[in-house]
Amino acid sequence: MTPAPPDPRVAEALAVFRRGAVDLIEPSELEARLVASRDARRPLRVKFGMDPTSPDLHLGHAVQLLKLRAIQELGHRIVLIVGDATAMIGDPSGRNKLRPPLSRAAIDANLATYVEQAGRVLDMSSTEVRRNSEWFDRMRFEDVLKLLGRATVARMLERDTFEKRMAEGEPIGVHELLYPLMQGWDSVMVEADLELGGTDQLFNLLRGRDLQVQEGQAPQVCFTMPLVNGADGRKMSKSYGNAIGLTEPPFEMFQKLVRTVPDTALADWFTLLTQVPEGEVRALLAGDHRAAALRLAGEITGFFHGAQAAREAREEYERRARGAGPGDVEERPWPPEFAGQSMPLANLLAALGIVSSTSDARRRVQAKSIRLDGAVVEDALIPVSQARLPMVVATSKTKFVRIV
RNA sequence: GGGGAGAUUCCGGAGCGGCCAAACGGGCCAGACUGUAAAUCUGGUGGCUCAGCCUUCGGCGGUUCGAAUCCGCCUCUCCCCA
Repeated sequence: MTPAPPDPRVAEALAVFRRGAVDLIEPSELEARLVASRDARRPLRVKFGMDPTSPDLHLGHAVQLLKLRAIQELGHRIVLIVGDATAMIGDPSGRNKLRPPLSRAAIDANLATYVEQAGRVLDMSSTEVRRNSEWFDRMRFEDVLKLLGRATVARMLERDTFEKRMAEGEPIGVHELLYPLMQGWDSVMVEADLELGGTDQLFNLLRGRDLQVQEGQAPQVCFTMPLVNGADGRKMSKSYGNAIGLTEPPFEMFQKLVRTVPDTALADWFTLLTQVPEGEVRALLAGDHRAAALRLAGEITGFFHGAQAAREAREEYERRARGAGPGDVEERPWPPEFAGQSMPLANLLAALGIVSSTSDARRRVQAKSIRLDGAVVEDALIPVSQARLPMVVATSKTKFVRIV
């Protein structure tokens, strides 16, 4: 047998897969698949699961989506699995509790949102979307037992999260043990060549390999991407409130990026969320980290909103940094129930929801953090009449609202 | 089925019947410093017509001049044994 001739395109493709990846099982298999794909002119089927219970996507998801996009550009096919059947269990990764089953309508709505948002990264028109209820709903009890027989309890319990929960005396639902098997079964049903997931997914991904082998298929290549952390150091997640959403307006996105990225994560974020070449990243990091953070924010904001919007976001950001006040700020109309009247500032701010209560307004004034058209407010009760509008209220150095 | 523990302000968690709007920590919000980052430091964090007043300590009653603190019932959690 002669070894396959070195193919620069295969090597290039391998590099695309590898950039930023944590686990790759097995590299040799991936290479073999790439070669076979090239020879047979058959795109690889790359499986990726989405959770139909929480459709709002953030940069953590973008890491995976960007990788999928890159793979798409290599000519391979993305198979998006909608876990509507598995959603009834809830992925036991993480310490979450049982989830209430979703209605079909809710899943449809979530899926639509997901597709819209993922479409900002992926080419959805060439993405194959499959719901796993397609096969799970057809299973008879006998089939379920057969699937269950494919794994041992000990094997399932190896899983870190289960181990931890056992140790801590936390309950583990018997059906939760089924989750990895279901995910694995999806791989069998769509004949996946590869599966991508977050590092927390490795266990589940590997179950796909086991099941495929047992079903006479070639085992899928599994590879994982890192989870990114939010500003608080915890895994980026909507529920932690530390997520940067894909749909956020340019300025918000830019600002959060600059503020969120710890210096230590700069390199990773460049690798995972931008196309900036490794060499250039190294050069950036050798210089001013602040400049690097701005560049990062510009790259990512530019990807989602276009170069023009990214440039404007950066200008706005720098304008505010100089303390020059905002360009565009949110506007709030004078409360209609007080039309034509004059009212104490504290009450006005509370009525507009700019502060949470008049007491809150008083405290902020005491702390000298409220400014009216640039001037620090000394008295929370100064009367403000509608006649002097518009005016700009600042509740901090960077937060402004224009009352009109 | 049996036995125990507990429900306090966003969270955790203190709280001799009066000095408790309630310690302390976390979170959050301002401010200082900075790179509008991280770290650190300071102040704030129920409401109001605000040097005072009002409403909070699972729910409903009761005792008392006075209760988050004592009593009764109710609801709900958690743990242990079987």
